[in-house]
Amino acid sequence: MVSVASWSLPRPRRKGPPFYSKSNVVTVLEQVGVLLELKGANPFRVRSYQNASRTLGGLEEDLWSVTSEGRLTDVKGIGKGIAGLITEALTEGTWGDIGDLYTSVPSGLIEMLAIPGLGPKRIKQFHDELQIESIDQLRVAGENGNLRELDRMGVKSEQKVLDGIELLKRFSGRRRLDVGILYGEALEGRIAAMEGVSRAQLAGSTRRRKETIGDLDIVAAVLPEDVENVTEQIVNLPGIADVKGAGSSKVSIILGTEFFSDEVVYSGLDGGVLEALGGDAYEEMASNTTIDAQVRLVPPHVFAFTLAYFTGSKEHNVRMRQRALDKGLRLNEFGLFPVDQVGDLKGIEAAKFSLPAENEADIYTHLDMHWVPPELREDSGEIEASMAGKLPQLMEPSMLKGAFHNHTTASDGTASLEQMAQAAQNLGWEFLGIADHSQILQVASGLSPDELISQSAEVRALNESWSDKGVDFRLFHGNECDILPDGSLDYTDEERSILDHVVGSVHQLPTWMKRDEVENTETLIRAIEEPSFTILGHATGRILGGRDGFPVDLHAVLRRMGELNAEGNLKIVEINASPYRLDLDWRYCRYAKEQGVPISINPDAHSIQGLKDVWFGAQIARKGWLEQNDIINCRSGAELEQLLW
DNA sequence: GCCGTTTTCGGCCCGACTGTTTTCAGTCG
Repeated sequence: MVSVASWSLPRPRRKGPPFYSKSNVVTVLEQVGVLLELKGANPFRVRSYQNASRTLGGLEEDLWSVTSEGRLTDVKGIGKGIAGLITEALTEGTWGDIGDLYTSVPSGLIEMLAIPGLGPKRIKQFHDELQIESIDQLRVAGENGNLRELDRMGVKSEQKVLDGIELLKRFSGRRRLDVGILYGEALEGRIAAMEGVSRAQLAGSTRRRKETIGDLDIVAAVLPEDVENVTEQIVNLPGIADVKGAGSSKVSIILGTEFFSDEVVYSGLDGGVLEALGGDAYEEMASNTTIDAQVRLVPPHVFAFTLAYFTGSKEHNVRMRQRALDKGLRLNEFGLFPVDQVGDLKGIEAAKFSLPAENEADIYTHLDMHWVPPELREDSGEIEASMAGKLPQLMEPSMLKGAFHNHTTASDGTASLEQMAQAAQNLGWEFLGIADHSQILQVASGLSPDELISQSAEVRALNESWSDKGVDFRLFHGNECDILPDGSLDYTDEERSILDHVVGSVHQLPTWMKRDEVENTETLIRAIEEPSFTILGHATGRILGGRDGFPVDLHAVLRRMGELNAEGNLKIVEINASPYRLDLDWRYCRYAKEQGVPISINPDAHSIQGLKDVWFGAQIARKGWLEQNDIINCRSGAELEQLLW
């Protein structure tokens, strides 16, 4: 993910090696890839840097250990060149001649990459031939008709650039997963119900449950003679803001909020989230949400291949194609063909030579693989696991028996303790953990020590009443204790001692954003080591579409939590299930599991409706390869009672 | 730049769409 600020090489933070953190290196490699692209470098060289960055991002081992022991080139995708660069950076603090690359590319060119329909080649052309260095200059050149004069440019291309600039201004950024699912499933349902459509399914990053999504992809099975009719029905759906194009196999549309008869409900946001999103920007987003959608129309016998193809990810597909080639087969969105039979036939024409596939599982079977759940298709080990028959049995939302991090009217929630408990029982849960804010968070009406004590009595009374009535339900009395900037926890040890569980969370983001990764990591670990600390809440504090999290080495944090668990101290990490957070990121879930750290899926509910957000947390847990036994809120209320009371 | 090798150079996934061309380049997914 490339964030656009002015780019520069990071400054070394220490006096001795390692001079940089892993995330420093990951960022530099990613940026070098982009810069090289804008310089017109060999595309395969560009990809090498991108691959190296991605691989390193997922590297669980300590980068400095790997580097200092000379094992960098053992990592797939890192060869002599990049290994040399990393080694120099970490041991000497310098980046060879990479600095020249940074200074030679104006930052405006990087920003232009975000313009839809515009890529590095054109940007380079504009820069080389018209000295354009910013989006503003590009717009002026377009308005003056200067772009159309260039080689292989014309009036239409020029207009497309101007449209792209306008589009970027209006629809910049990605949508959250919940928005994607809301629109995507509605669109899927409407297309599936159309005359002439035998099957329709949502694909793309929404199906893979990425935390944010760019646009929607829907695949529909339509006989060739019905394509025209179906296209007509799609472009005439109510609530379509615009039709971008309609070919014989694809319809591109933009969905507006009117796509729904009922208004989109944004409820149960906490103050911190609202603040991060910015009041006005939030209003704008809530009332103006639009989303691009592409509908692919394919014959029924091709459907499974197209669905798999457009579900992605790109990286997963590359590996799948390679797997096919190893078996003498060519895989694409139309089928799986023996290379020697298909000859010169292209696209849909070749489909009749394809091995048959009713569904995705058939495709994987042809390649001697097990069907891979869409959430796992990120080329992060699922290909190997699928070949070895070692894919995980992913957890299901229905397996959840409660959740630990929820607010009431005692702090900034909208429902009382009893109302929240009743709502949890209505969901069929066996327990509910309360975690109102601690006293330092005045803006969220954090509880004073006295209020904490009276809440404790209230909880005890409710638990006794259920116990008397033989109701299998209990409240756990916790608190969302602030982790203060020095790593201590809010309240005194004694005040915390009455609690069943402590959710430790960072809320003073500005302080943590200013500090470096090493200091934040040490501070966070200090907080977790407090004996009363139970659950790490929203680990990085990120707000999707609002702000990045603070810099921290979560692998190191999770390693330490694993050690503490091994010593018999229960330390749990939360997947904050609010669709605005989804923090812990899915990329860290498997590592938490391997380190022996239990995971808790918590809605961070500020209202009764907010409890249902656990569903999104469960999607992220699945994406992070987690199974029933890895999730602590899949355990029974009685078992958790043993653990916490 | 990386990888693999019948090691030291050739290949690196594949196709649709668009707009510019008259055979192809750029972008996207």
